Amino acid sequence: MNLHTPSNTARVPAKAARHTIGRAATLTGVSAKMIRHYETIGLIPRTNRTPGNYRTYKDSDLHTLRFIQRARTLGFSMAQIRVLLSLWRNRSRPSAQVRKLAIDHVMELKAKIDAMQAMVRTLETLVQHCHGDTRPECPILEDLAGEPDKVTSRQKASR
Amino acid sequence: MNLHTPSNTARVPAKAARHTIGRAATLTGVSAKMIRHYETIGLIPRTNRTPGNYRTYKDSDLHTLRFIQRARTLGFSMAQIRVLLSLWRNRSRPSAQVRKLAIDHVMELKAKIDAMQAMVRTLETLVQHCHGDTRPECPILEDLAGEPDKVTSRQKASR
DNA sequence: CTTGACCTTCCCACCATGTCAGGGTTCATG
DNA sequence: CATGAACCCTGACATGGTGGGAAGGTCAAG
Repeated sequence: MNLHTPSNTARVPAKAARHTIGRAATLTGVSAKMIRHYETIGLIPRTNRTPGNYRTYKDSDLHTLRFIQRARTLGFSMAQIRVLLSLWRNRSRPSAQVRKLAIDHVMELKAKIDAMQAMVRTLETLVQHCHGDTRPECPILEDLAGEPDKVTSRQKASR
Repeated sequence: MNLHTPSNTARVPAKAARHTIGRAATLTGVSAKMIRHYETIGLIPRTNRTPGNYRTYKDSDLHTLRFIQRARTLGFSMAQIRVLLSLWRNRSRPSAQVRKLAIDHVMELKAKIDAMQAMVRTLETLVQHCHGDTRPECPILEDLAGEPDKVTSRQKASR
C-alpha cells in the first residue's frame, strides 16, 4: 500500500496521500466502475496516472466522490449533480441557485411518490376484494381486463 | 381504412374486424413501437400479417393490449405482466396466485415510496435552512460536502 | 401514376449500474 | 530475482421501458 509515497511517514505532511481506484472506492462508497464512468462522462476530471497507467486519487478527489455519492443517495440525477458540483466549486455562487435545484428535485420526488401512492391505493382495494384462494374468480384480473368493474370503478374519484 | 375487409358492412358479423398497428395503438393507448416490442420479447404472440406484411390485430388482441396497458399503469413490471397474462388466460388459476403477485408489487412500491420520502424529508430540512439569496453560504452544499454539519446530523434518527 | 399516410426492419440513445473477458502492474514473499 | 496474489486497465454487453430515426415497402385516394 501507499503506492508511491515515500515510506517515510513522520517528515512528509501526509497531505499528498494518493490512492488507487480500489481504495478510493472503498473509502467513498462509489464503486470503481462508477468512478471510471464518472470520469468518462466528464463529471470528474481525469486524474493523474502512475507510470503503469493506474489512476491515482488524492484526498480532495475523495472529497468530490463522497459529494457525488451523497447526492446520489438523495436521489439527484447525474445532470443535477453536474450542476451541484459546479456550484460547489464556485465560491461565489448564489445559494438561491442551489436551493432552487433542491426544490425542483423535491417536487419531482413528490410527483413520483404521488403516482406510486395512487397505484398502491388502487391495488390495495383490488387485493382486499380478492378471495385469494383456489378459486379462479379474481377482481384484480377483472380490473386489468377492463371488465364492467363493480369494485373500483377505476377509482376515478377519491384522487 | 379497413384494409382488407370487404367494404360490405351490414352482412358480415363485424366480429372479424382487423386493425393495423397504428389503429391498434390509438385504440389501446399502447404505442406501435411498444406493440412491436412486446411481440419481439414474446409478451404477445405474433399476429397475422397482410399479404403486404402488415401486422393485423383483431379485437381480442386489442383486449390483451389494453390489459397490458392497464397493468403498466399500475406499475407492474414486464416480468410480472407476463405472469399476469398467463394467469388471465388460465381459466383455472387460483386467485391466491394473482393476489400474491399484487401484494408483492404493493410491497415493492411501498419500499420505494419510503425511500423517496426519506429523501424528501432530508431535502426539505436542508432547503428550510438555506437562505436562498445571493450569498454563497448554503447548508445544502455543506451537507453534500459532508461538512461538520450543524443542521441535519444526516438525519440518522427519526427514520 | 403520383402523393401522402402508413407500415416494415434495423440501429442507436437514454440512465445508472453490473458483469465478464483478456490482458497489464504492483508488491510482498520466497 | 522470480513468482503469485491482488489489483488495475480497456472494452464490450446487459439491464428496463421507451423514444427516435433511417431507408425502404404498401396502400388508397386523387
